[in-house]
Order: sequence, then C-alpha cells, then structure tokens
Amino acid sequence: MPELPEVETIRRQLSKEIVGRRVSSVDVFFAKRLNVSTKKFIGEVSGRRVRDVRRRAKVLLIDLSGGLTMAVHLKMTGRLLFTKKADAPTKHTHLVFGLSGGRRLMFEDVRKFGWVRLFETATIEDSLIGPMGLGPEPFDDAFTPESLAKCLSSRGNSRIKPLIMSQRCVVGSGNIYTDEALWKARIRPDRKAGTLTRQETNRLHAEIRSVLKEAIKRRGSSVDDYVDAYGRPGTYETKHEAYGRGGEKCARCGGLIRKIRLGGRGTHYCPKCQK
DNA sequence: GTGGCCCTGTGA
DNA sequence: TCACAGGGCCAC
Repeated sequence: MPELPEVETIRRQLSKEIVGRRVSSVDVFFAKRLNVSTKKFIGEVSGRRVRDVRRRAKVLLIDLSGGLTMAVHLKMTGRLLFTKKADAPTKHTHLVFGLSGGRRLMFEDVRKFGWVRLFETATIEDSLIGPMGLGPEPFDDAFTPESLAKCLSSRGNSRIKPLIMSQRCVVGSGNIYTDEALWKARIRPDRKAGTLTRQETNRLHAEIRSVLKEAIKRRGSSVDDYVDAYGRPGTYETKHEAYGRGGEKCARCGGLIRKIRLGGRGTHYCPKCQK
C-alpha cells in the first residue's frame, strides 16, 4: 500500500479537485470496511460539502460540512481515483461519490484491508488518531534527532526496521522507505534500536526525511500497481537502492544486496556497507 | 517482541 | 500449489 509519499500525493490531488464541492450521490458496493451501516453512511455523507483534505500519518481525513470527517486508510491496495461517469464499477469498487461540477471519486481495494470511517470532526483525535499511538510527522519540528534517540532507547531491544515501521518513533515510513532510509544511513535493518550511536541516529533522522521528501516529489513509488488519484504511477521506484534489488550490486560499495525476512516483511539491505 | 491474520491476485 | 505483496491490529 501507499506509504506516506503516496498518501500525501493523493491528499494534494484531492485537495485540489474536491474541496468546495458538494457530495451529490453516494453508492456503496461493499460495506464491510465501513464503521456504520450502508444506510447511515449514505445518509450522513450525502449533501455535505468538502471543506478540507488533511492527512495524519497514512490516514486521509476528508472534512465535510456540518462537523463530519470521513477518514480513509488505503492499507495495502486501496485506491482513491477520479473517474468518469461512464466508468462502471469493477469487482473491487467499494464506494463511488458523485460530486458537484461533474466530478466523481471512487474508492476501490482488491485486498479489502483498507477502510472508510465516519467521525465527528471534533472527536477524531480521541476516537481514531490517539489510540493509534503515533509518533510525530516526519516534517514536523517535533521530529528531531533527540526525539528519535529517545524513542529508540525506550524500545532498545527492538530491531530498528520493525520499530521504524511501527509508526511509534516517526510516522509515514513503511516497508519500502524504511529499507531505503536504512540503506542511505548505512544501518543494518536487524540492528537493535538501543545499539545505534548518536551519529547513526542523526543519519537515520536525516535520511528518513530525505527519502520521504524525494519520494513525495516523484509522486511515490509504483512497485506493483499503486496509482495516484489520476490513475498515474509514481516514479520514485527508479530511485530505489535497496528495496526490490535483492541479488543486485550495491550502488555504494559493489556488495550484493541481500533479501531476508524481518518481522514478517521482505527486507533488503547491503551486508557489506550497512553496519 | 513475534507471528498470525484480515483478503485477493500474481508469478515462480 | 505456494509464497509473497506499499499495513496494522490482536493474541500469545
């Protein structure tokens, strides 16, 4: 699924295309990933105007008029796509929103891990975001080398990659970007978090920001079939140095990139230059 | 902390 | 037929 760069790309596109528009119709084709009944979902969302499109970690927050927020998590294979009226729903279409001005927005998800949930805007922090136990946004001032060092030492026995992926020390970096940031910082993914030196922690902090920033610029990575809201793939995968490069030569030292399993996830690193 | 699990599709 | 795939929650 989309990690932060992909979700942020979609957020920006939605922000540009749907803010100010009114929801003129709602069609529900698959309701199991909603937190309310189909009837309630249609009744609540229909007729409201889109006020803002925000993001916290990998969750999209679509604020509607009247104090309602529609939260969307794309998980592994969820998509939000602008569609034409003539486009028929596919077997993976969960929701279709008609919007004023002739716009249409579709939510689809092959693996059905993604969800769409309604909350009162005022309570979203307490009811949704808070319980997720999220760390700071990577580009917030709150994410510093010091905050990272503190978080790593508080979970010193965890391996660094699963800890970064847990969203606890910083949000937004998933399986791809964690492998990339660790490669750039020259840190092995299976290092215990508590063993990182201050210098390594500083590098990791900088590289998490750098990788995510560059990936946003390139509208994310399309390893398999991710596309943005316009249906276009991202272009950052051409920049991947570790992820998906098992068996290839390391661009930095010429060693062979190795693929292992760590925390149940495919993990790519260079045993020669990542320490 | 680690592994299983929620699902479906794809490629070896 | 089986392992694996951009996530994250929940039970051991």
